[in-house]
Amino acid sequence: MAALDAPLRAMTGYRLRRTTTSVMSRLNCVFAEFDLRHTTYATLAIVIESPGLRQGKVAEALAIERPNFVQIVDELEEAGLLTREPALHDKRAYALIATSKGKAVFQTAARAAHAFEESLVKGLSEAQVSALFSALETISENLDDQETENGQ
Amino acid sequence: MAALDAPLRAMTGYRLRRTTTSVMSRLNCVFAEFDLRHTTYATLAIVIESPGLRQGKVAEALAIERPNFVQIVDELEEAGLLTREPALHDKRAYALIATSKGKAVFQTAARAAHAFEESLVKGLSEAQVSALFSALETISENLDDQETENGQ
DNA sequence: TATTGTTATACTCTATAACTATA
DNA sequence: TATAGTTATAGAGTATAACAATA
Repeated sequence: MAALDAPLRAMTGYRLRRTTTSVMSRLNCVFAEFDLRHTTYATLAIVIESPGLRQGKVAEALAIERPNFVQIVDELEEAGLLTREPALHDKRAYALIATSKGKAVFQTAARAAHAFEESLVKGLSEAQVSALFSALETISENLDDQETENGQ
Repeated sequence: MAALDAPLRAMTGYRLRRTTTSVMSRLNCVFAEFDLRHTTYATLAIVIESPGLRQGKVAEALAIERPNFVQIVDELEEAGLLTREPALHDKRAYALIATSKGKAVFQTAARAAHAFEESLVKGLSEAQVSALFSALETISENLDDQETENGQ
């Protein structure tokens, strides 16, 4: 008995979407324990690794539209995990800085995330995970190439 | 100059999400030409391959919650691409049947989808695409295993 | 009692136009 | 005039409770 979605399983987009939806759903459960979502976790990761970046730069790094990023930073600021500092030489901009509480929460959440990561790729060799990452990279590049071809 | 999101790029979930978001966005552009979305295209694909399935069975095959599936079927029915037929021996249920218009639209959309698929995996060998699908399958199974472990 | 399809509702992510205060 | 952050808004996908008709 073939799976009913057999006619769709030749499509990379369909496979990616099905798997990714499950992964992100579970990842959000992992982060919920720390009152984080994958978006706030990712923001915290970048702000800790590169302190003082402008809000817009962090949004760009995460491919999140600036308007959508405002409430993410709001949420992190209200939780006391980072602060909006005035940016040097530009009164329009904010530099994002993680608080010590933010760093501590992130450390713990990162351990949970890494444990989840291990459970996720269980049964795959390092080479197979590398091949997966590489294939995803190729696909992303193919999309970028098409975009520039069409002049978008 | 390392990418600002370098600290996240070791996470499978992050990589999957970034790539999948781009792929599905572009795929929806492909389908928009036929007044379809990836959800309505997928529904049509299953209904054409397996005519007469109940609405709930199709939703289940696509991992779409039944309430969310209602408007997808509504949309396809209003566009004249499928019909809700009374199911045999069960007056509660509907059997979904594609119209000839639905089959024709799907054929054309499928050609566009396959062309998109080719552009997506350009530069990857068949073995590499197989390895990608296999890795996604392993990840999905790992998630399912965890779920049953926790008795959810 | 349980199930099929449905309604209503809510939350997350994504996307765009337009505003404000600076540059 | 352009840019940084913001507000408002809208659409898609996802999730759950509760209902009517039927099993």
